[in-house]
Amino acid sequence: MATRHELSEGSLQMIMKGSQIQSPIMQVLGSKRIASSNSDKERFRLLLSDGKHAISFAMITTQINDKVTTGELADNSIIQIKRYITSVINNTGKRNKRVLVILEMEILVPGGQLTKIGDPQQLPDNDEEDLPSKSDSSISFLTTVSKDTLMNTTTNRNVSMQNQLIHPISSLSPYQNNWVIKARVSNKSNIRTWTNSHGEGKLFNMDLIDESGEIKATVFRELVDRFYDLIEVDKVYYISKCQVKLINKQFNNLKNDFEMTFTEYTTVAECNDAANDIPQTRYDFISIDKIAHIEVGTLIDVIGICKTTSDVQTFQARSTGRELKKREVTVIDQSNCGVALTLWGNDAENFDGSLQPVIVIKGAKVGEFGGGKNISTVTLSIIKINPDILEAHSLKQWFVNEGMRNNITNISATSGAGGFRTPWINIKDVEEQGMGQGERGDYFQFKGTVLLYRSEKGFYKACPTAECKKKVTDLQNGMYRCEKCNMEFTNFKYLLLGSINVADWSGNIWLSLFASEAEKILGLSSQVVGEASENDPQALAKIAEKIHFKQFIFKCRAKMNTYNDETRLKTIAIRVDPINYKEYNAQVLSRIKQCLA
DNA sequence: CCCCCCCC
Repeated sequence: MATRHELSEGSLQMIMKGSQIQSPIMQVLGSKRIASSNSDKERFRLLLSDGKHAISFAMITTQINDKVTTGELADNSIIQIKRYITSVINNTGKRNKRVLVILEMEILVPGGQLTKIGDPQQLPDNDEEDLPSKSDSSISFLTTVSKDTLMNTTTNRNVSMQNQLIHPISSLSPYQNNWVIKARVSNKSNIRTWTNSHGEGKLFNMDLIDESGEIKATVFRELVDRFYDLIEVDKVYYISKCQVKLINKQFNNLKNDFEMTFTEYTTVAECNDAANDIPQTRYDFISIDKIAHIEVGTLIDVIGICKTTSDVQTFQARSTGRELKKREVTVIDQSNCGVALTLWGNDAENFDGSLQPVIVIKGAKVGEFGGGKNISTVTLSIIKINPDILEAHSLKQWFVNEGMRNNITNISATSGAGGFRTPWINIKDVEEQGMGQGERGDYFQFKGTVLLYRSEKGFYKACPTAECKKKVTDLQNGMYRCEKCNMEFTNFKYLLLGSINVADWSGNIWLSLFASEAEKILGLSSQVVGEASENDPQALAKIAEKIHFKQFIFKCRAKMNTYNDETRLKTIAIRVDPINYKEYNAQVLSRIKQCLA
């Protein structure tokens, strides 16, 4: 049982006067959630006692919120504070108030059966010492906007005041604007311009971090000219007088309810003392299984092993016509779940997943396809491969020891029945509902019976290059030419090009099939079918007969297509699967219920 | 005051 003498009696008074006390032991009398608009980024304050005094305004850094949320830090627990900072805020204009922010703690004795130790007296809110007010000459440099004077000459003064007047980033809020932070720039964007109905302009933004937390800052218009070159990534600055406002989670992945905007009064002064107490990067990793429940569009930090990697694929953006390059990587972690990660452009081209590295992404965007979740990099994402951080090392260890052999649940898998983007229909709906008129085409699925697999022109000779599916020209000299690759080859590969008539109770429809799906239906590879046909022109017809009246689930895209001046509906079976009766029946039942309702 | 970030 803990006794009174175990607490570091009197240490609170010292700490709240600005002294650094080594690992003081305190009792947590209670914890309170600080009202916040964003439940994901809640903050807690503690009622803290050293046995002699108590304070009610000790905050904990959000990084250790889980101590409270898990219930681990029960009331009356005895803790050892491993790291803390104090900071003076001045929100009344007259009186300086010091706040204690706990950065790291160890629970020595869990609360549970403990009761309050001693009879701690509330420490007064205000420091008795006379702290410099904002009009003091010692900090006037911070409010003078002059690049030249802000630099080196201020170093000594910086050092003398850094522990007294600096506010932790986690204490910033829109309700208190008289602050100075000491923060490292962990990320800086390029200058971007915009044009919209409200006008045009330019901006850049940066991520700022300190021991207590992180915040995003944006610089607009003419202020860009003043600050862009001044601010360098990885350097530490004193920054004050920004406008602080609520974030929009869709565009901000930093762990803070607020972000800030530079104003004409904002001051930035480089901090030249080593500033080794300011961390380099902060992550708020979300385990991959949790991504399944995160709203589309949210930005998150993810760490995982690159289990598999696709080649780079090039295609035209439907909206802009721009050529895009992407690479898809399956990323897994200790939750034994995997997620599809799409890398774009240079990130896609430069990525090498062959050695199954650890990949860390700060600010990946959550997306959805066919009912499964995926993640994608966006311009503000930061990608790191095998970074030297604890999480990366333990993940690698997990992968080598067991992860590589574990069964992995892919949260990006597209769902069969009731797929969010692929409604179940009857074949007659395609015509009756005028599907395929839109720019993107219409996606749907149904259970269909194969009436006829067309055996004429059922396959073609294609470029032998792995990713290329272009038909080759037979040069009649033993060589085959691919116009797309602009190369000639001594060989080619066969690819099936299926065309099938499929029916359900309501009607029938002609579908085009890509080689991969035609192979699934026939149960044979393109190459086998092509080679069989070399000796027997009727080979495909004989094979096709065997699959007539077989049933499959057809996932289709219908889209208007113009060929030789003729525009008509073309429906492609983008995916053909055997019937999963559990899923199929569930869908039928739910449609029956809808009819009855 | 941006916030587009692409495809199946």
